[in-house]
Amino acid sequence: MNKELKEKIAEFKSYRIDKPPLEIIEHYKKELQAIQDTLEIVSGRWKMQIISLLCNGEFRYSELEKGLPKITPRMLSKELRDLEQNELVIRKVYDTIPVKVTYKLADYGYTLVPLIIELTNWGMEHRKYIMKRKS
Amino acid sequence: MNKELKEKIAEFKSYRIDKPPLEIIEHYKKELQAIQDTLEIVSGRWKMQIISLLCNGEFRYSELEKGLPKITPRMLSKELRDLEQNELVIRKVYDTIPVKVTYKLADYGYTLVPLIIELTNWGMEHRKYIMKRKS
DNA sequence: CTGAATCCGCTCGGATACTG
DNA sequence: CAGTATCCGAGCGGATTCAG
Repeated sequence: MNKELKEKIAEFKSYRIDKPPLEIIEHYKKELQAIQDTLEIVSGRWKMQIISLLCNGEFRYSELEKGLPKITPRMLSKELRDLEQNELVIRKVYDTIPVKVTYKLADYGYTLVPLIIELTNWGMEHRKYIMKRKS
Repeated sequence: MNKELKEKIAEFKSYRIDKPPLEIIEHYKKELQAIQDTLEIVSGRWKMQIISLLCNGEFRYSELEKGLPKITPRMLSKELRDLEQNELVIRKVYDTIPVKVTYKLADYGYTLVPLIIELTNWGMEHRKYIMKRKS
């Protein structure tokens, strides 16, 4: 554990409520509800990864399939439909032959970017942490 | 959508890679892997909520049960065990009668705080967004 | 090319009862 | 008080096939 991280942790600890547990629980209901709400929309194996890709522009269906090597078409189309219904993703159909369909983030979808960044960062750091622990 | 949010989105868009999709995909493999790694550890309905509570101090088992109104003992003990194995949570047993057990975040657990904060914030904002959309 | 349809196993997570 | 044991249903997500 490096020094910078220790400082960060100390800072976090200084923010915390520090009351008796039962008061914290009372004070914390809304936070927990918010976490549940978020998870309800972006949980599952694929949604975050899809959004993460779409952060960088517009993708066709087949491009997304390439970008998410182990996803099946069933899951990809289901997840995209879910995301579209929640107004996070915009689907656009081109009337060509053969058809071309593109997906991109809606403006509202970009509000998830900070979350995606944290998810990514933590995963990267965690990998380092595991490596160090093994050696 | 307020002005501040629009500015944020514009900023995010300026960060993005903006290359042809296939190049982005190649460049993005590590990021997607990192997201998967993170989800592997903190996915599920309860883990994030538990960590969020533990950010604010030490809790007894029964206090956690109160704080997470719909969790069953089976899930609570399973999730706590998982978190302990990943070195995110520290379990401490007091040799009293009856026994007392407390849980608190390990230092490594505090590295998840930024992620928790984003999860919470987004859930709160999303609630407002839904309300506004309905009216 | 972009999916929809069908089938199916497996794991997540809930309900209930019980123990040191 | 702090869990464990057992059972069970729902749904997530994979495999495969087919269609416009």
